[in-house]
Amino acid sequence: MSITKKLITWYSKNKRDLPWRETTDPFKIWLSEIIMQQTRIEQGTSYYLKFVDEFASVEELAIAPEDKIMRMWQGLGYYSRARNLHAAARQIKNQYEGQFPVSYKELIKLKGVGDYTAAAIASITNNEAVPAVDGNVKRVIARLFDIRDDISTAKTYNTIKNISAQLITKDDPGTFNQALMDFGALRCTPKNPKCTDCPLSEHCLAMQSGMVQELPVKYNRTKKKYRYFNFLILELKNGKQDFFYILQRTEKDIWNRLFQFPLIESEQLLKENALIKELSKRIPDAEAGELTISRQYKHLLSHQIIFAQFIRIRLKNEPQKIPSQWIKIPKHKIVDYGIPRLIDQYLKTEYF
DNA sequence: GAGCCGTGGGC
DNA sequence: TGCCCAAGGCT
Repeated sequence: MSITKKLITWYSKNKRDLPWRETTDPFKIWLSEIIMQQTRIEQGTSYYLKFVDEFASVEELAIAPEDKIMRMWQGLGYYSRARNLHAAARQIKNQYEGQFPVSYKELIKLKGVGDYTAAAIASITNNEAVPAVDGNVKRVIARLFDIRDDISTAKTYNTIKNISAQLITKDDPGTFNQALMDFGALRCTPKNPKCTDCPLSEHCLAMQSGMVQELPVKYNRTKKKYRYFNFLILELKNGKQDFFYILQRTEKDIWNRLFQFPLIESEQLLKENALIKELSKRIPDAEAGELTISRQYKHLLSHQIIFAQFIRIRLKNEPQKIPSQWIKIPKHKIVDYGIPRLIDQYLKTEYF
């Protein structure tokens, strides 16, 4: 029996029961694909359910405010996906009259939809025989064909895509693509792959050459950058309500479009004296009262390691000379804003 | 092409 | 002050 047939058979018995496998609605398939990019099923599923519950159609998503989408995406990471999701929804509303495109050719034009995602959606919703090559597929095919080249290069990507194009079935390409991915996720795993009784072992060249554990090969390790964040929580009591200041991140940097407390980035975490000096430099007319420094947090990102501390400062007066982008909000309203995980965890464990 | 962009979990 | 990986895409 061919690799393809064995794979399809394996899939019919072992496929994962996932919410978006109950539909071929391109809107829902697209949502699931964007949410699951570089994300584990266990992490992304609740977000998928939340989004399909909140937005019945791509048009509803298109007219939603961006801040609402960012709030809903909070905690999922890679926030450019959320911004691109919104942009793509507006593209579809404006250029396709709300009719979701299903061909690879049109899908690839959407913001946030690259080669993998366009192929996945087109194969599932439009029966196009286009190979969807994700991390799972790269690994499975690298092992099956004993490909020892660096899988992070475009050349190897094309090699693998061509092989998958040879294997894909024209009658049910969506199932084939998903079968290959599930096989990688459940069976041909990065570590400790289940090679015993593997239905594809007789086809597996890496198995024959003893290279399974060494594949796939991936170079290109970039060093992580260290950063030090001092967040200022400037607290105001105004009558009965408690307020503090937040602002939106808008630079080409991490956490773009999320909200945060006023930030002082430094070479090392600052001590109390330096903090007071920085505060008076930034807000000359502020009268600081009690000052409390949190524990030190270490927050890991894909390319950065962030050390952070949060400094609560009671203000005795309401300063006038504050930066224009700062927003004064009642503390409890912070739940309406999308914030980074780091800040969310601080607020939940130490602040509220 | 290479660097950048989050978060959580396994080991 | 660990390292790798996960349904990638953008610049």
